[in-house]
Amino acid sequence: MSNLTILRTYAQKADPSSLSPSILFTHSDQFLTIFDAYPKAIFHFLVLPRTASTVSGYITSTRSSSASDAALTMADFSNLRSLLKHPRAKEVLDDFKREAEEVKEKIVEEMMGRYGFKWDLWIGFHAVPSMEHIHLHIISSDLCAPSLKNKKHYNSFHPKEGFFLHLDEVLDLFEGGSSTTTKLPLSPSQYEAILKRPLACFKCHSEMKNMPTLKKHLQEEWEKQKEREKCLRVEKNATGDKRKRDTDELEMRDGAGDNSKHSRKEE
DNA sequence: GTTCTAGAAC
DNA sequence: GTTCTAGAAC
Repeated sequence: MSNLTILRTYAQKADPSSLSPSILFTHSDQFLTIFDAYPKAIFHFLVLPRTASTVSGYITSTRSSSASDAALTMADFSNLRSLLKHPRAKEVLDDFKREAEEVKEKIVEEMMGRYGFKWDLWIGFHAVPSMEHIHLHIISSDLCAPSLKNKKHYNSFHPKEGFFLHLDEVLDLFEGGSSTTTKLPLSPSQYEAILKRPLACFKCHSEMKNMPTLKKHLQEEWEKQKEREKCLRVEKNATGDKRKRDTDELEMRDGAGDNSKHSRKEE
């Protein structure tokens, strides 16, 4: 099932809801979001632009084209590099951004429901993707998952190494007027070299000997974060309870006609 | 992208 | 002897 063009077959579906719920997370007229089949973090989704030849998708036979409105072809959606060569790249990336923000809200809801707190979601492209059809990763900032197995996996999602291209940074390429001549700063082989760099924790920056050591360390970092969030919630509740007690107290005093000394410093 | 596995590293 | 990596095959 895991061939290199599977994403394209999803993107071409006229009716995404025909996809299994174990694959499809959500969809709109222009995008569909699927669960990554081999998640590299607790939450890991792929946002794909739809290319079905329907009125709503990006590639349409009925679209009225003008000079400033060049048609997008399947080849333009091959990857980020090919998309960036198209005059409408910025438009598509802005659409990606809007869609990702909506998907992010849904994921945050899920985080709150399952964990009681939310943590960062990284949104970006791989500089050199392995699978056909452009796909935007939305991945939670824990990198704790069984499918994260080797150095290439890890470095490809490290938020600072440079292989993972944050969507906002890609959009920044369009700043400064030039909306057509934008391109990625490095060559594919330069990006691939990043994947071979030593393993460094993205949180504390310490270098790890090998993958088993790194994975153990990441798990510990995640456990620490969960513990911190748990403490924060207890503190928050305590503050909430205290506020409530203070309010009750004030109401009692007010009721008794005592309006003096209401002020109290927050902690 | 994953799986498999030879041989390097320990 | 076992663990781990990395390259070939798919």
